[in-house]
Amino acid sequence: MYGDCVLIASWNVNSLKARLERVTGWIKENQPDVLCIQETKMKDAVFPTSTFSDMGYESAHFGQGQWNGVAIISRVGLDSVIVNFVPSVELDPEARIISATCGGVKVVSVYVPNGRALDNDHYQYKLGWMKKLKQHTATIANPTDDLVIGGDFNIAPTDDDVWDATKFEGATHVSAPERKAFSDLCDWGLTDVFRDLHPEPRVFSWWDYRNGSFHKGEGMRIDFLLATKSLAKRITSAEIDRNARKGEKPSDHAPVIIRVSEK
DNA sequence: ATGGTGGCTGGGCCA
Repeated sequence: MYGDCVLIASWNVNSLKARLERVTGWIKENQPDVLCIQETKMKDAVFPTSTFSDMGYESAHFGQGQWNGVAIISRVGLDSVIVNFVPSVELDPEARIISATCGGVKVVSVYVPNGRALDNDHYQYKLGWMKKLKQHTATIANPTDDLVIGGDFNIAPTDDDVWDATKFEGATHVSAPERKAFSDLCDWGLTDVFRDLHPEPRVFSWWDYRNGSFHKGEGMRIDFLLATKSLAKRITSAEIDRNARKGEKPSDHAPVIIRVSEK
């Protein structure tokens, strides 16, 4: 471990190939011990393992090509990697979840399906996927373990997590079944640590590229680090780095970061 | 404005 804290972050980079310079720059500046990455949009064969190892990070990637793709990089150890859901839950045809143990903490990086529209088959896939995520989590850990799930959940848990709730009526990300699936997962023994430390509404992690949404403050909070109680009680800060959404060729998501004090 | 932008690609699909 480094110092008396461990920094854990999660970031949907929207193509690791298009974003590699920004990602490595962000890592150098912020020095995370563990980073969960989503939407790498690449095959395992082209994942930049050596770029990260040159920076002192081990990495594990579950990719499929042009879409999806999740990774965990760590400088505090990376063991017991599980690609996809555990087999007892059922394998997903898409590359959306990878799990590992990093410095004694079980870490899961997830890219929850978007859902597209309430009447779309993909919406049912999303609800089923959330149910499987809970089963997967309960299979690999106990609620008393140190575990964190970092990722893009494509769900805004409350109306405080969207810029204007009236604009989302009948849309995905805010529907009652999705919010129920999210709270069901949390009921297993996880807490949204950013919200615990920041009760203020309208703090976002994602802004649409279109319509100047970022500059107008029109976003959603859909990226989370969900921690078990034993981990959450040692968290000293939680932030969303909205600066990472600025400038040239940003991802449409900002990283979420938590700082955990040593036991 | 049933639009818009960005990243796959190499014409649409996906977000």
